Amino acid sequence: MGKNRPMDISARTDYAVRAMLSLAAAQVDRTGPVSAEAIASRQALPKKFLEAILSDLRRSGLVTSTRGNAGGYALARPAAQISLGDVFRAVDGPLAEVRGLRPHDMTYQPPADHLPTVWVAVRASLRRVLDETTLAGVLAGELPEHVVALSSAPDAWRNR
Amino acid sequence: MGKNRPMDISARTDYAVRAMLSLAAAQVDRTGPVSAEAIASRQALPKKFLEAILSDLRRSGLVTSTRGNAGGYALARPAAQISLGDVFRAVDGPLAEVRGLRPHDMTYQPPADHLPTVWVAVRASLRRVLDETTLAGVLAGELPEHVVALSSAPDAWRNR
DNA sequence: AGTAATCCGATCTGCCCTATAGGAATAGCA
DNA sequence: TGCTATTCCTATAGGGCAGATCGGATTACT
Repeated sequence: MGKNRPMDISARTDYAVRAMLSLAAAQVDRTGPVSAEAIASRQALPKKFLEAILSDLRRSGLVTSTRGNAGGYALARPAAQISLGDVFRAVDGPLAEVRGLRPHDMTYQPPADHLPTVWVAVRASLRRVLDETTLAGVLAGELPEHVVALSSAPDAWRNR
Repeated sequence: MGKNRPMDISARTDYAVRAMLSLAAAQVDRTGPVSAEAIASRQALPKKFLEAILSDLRRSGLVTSTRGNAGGYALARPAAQISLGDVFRAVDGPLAEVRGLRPHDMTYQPPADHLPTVWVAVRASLRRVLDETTLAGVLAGELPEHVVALSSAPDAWRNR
């Protein structure tokens, strides 16, 4: 068994979400823009790498930036209107592709011809969690019902 | 935005599942072991790569192999008792890790301290689909209710 | 001007995904 | 015994990308 990465959450994505949560906190506190330096030191992220990620987030329209003295980054929308799915797509592209392609528009020979349905279900299942969970929700620890249900299932925290 | 792969289904995994479905079909038809060559040509997979994948599956105890003339591979258990999750783990290792680590036993600073709950929910959500979908189910096109529900939602097949 | 930021492009290292090659071991059959 | 089909094992290779860093250009506020 190779030590593959697929279906994992990358450092890039993890960093992006944590950075966004920092900005969400700043939005609540009504303090000004937050510098990359401030985020990096408080969340223990590599600064230059974080800069690149924030650049992606800005280009995707999720954050705004202010240059110069006392500049920094801020959420482009209220934290309650930004989902984790938005963040994932901004830094990683489309969710749950198969071999770099969309689950549909793949052609399978029987006996694998029902596979696309499963792949679509996998993607839909991810969307249900990521698209309905907002930065504000994570910040406050108030997650959607079915997300709480998923995470509080008896063996959800067990390795397998 | 970098063209990242994370949260994708790798070629390796896709091939593994398709190979397993071929073996499942052979199990139903009660024909003998299937050679890598036969699987490769019928599912259009690179033969040598497939061999390596089948090796993983054998080492994980999901398939048995017979050497020599008229040899090949066969499922080690009834197709109804092998889930896609089993296959994923055999070729990819644990599902939905975060930066190569398990979702729990990661430590986050506030304001990101509720993140592990979300990561666990993501993993649980994947498990719900992959662990309850069996090879026999995919083969027959008879998928678990909630998988069907996920895949038949209005926008499940749409890009986003 | 000075200072603190973002912004941009280049670069680097190493890993790992995908894939192939070559051959050794094994098993059935004529 | 040899022939053939097959798994099995090891090595290799290109290519890409993740993760990360550097240096400097640009912008903005005081």
